[in-house]
Amino acid sequence: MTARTRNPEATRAAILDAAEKIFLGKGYGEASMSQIAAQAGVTKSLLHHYFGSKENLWTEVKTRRFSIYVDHQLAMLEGADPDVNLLMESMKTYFHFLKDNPEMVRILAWVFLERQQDTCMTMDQGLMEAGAVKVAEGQARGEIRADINPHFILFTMVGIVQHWFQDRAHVLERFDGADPDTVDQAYLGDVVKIFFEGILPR
Amino acid sequence: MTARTRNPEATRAAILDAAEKIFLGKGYGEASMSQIAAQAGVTKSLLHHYFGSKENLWTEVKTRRFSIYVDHQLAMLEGADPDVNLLMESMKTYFHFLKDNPEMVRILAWVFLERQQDTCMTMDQGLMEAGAVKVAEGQARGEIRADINPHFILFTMVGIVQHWFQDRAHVLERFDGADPDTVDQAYLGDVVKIFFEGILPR
DNA sequence: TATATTATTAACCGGTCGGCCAGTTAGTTT
DNA sequence: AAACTAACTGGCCGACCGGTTAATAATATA
Repeated sequence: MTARTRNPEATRAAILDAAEKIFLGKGYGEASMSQIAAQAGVTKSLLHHYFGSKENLWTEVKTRRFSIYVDHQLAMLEGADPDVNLLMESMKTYFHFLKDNPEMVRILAWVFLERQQDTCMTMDQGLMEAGAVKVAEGQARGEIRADINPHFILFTMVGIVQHWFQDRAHVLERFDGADPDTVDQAYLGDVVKIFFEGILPR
Repeated sequence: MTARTRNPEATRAAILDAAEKIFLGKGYGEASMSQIAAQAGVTKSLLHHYFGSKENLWTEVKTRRFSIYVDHQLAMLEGADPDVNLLMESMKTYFHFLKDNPEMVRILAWVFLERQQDTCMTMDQGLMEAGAVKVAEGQARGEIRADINPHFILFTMVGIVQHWFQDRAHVLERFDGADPDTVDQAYLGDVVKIFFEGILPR
């Protein structure tokens, strides 16, 4: 068989997966190494063998997810010419990305609560800057109103989407019976109307 | 002296204050009853005497803050006639409220992450509903565009403000040197432009 | 095949955790 | 002033925490 009795890389990945599940579920403080080990099907010692400490493990979990996030976002910016329609496309893409990756929304919240200037924060700042440049280009072309700071335009767009997945539970009950996916779609449609009407040149 | 040697209500409040500080600082999991007791200047046993368990204490901390929040928001809605200008006023009021009560932003994040259908969630849903009614009134009067679900209008407004205080750290660095208060003000100004242009009748 | 390396485990460490209990002290009631 | 209730304390408990260590089993290397 090609299946080895030992497979370090797979083990490492299994630990990371388990750690992500536990950490994102209960947060760093309430998660325990034993739980993670059990979830991964290995011994606690092995976590230390691969990652050294609980904190290191948490850091790796965060950066792994965050890298996927940043890559996705940068690709999105790359593909987007800076006119309004493609900014709208970006917003929709971002919306569906968060819808498909709810862990990301949780990580963002945890990172906020830890309020430390870590790698994730730095990555996100770089992303923000890259996006703002694109928006500024759109403004220079006259496709986006220029009397608003490009950083704020981007920030608002991101916020409108992020906030939905963070707090939609508070709204969903008002639409009970309705299919959540339908409500998601309705929100996206309405919010696109508001936002893009608001950033039109005038 | 009027100062009693014992003052249960004051003690209770002191414990709640201490608990809020510790809980919001490090989160439920990493906070410890001993730390809270030390911070409050009482014995650990007393925390159990008043609140029964760590979890109960945490719940009380949350609901206390959340009540203040809800009261403030309801008062804001009460005072507001449902025309656009007063909705704008509400947005600004909300902005300054979160600016003055950063603990609130953290609590909101915790409530999201714990994702349990608790009192806070219920309170917030009631708030959401009350706000949506006001927006709907504005729409009926023709002061707010009627082709958008009133819940989404309110939700977006709240989100734009909340998200700022959750993630502004990522932006602030790009304005380094600048006074944070000035940046806050600049954001509020710009975002008001976007949002209210976006919800105008058309 | 001998040897070094690394993946893996079980047992264990000191320390802290949340919670409990027995007792004391301060106010209240009668 | 006696009896009762509630505030408050110190000390203790078993459980679990993150981390270490010493040994073993599998693999890579020579």
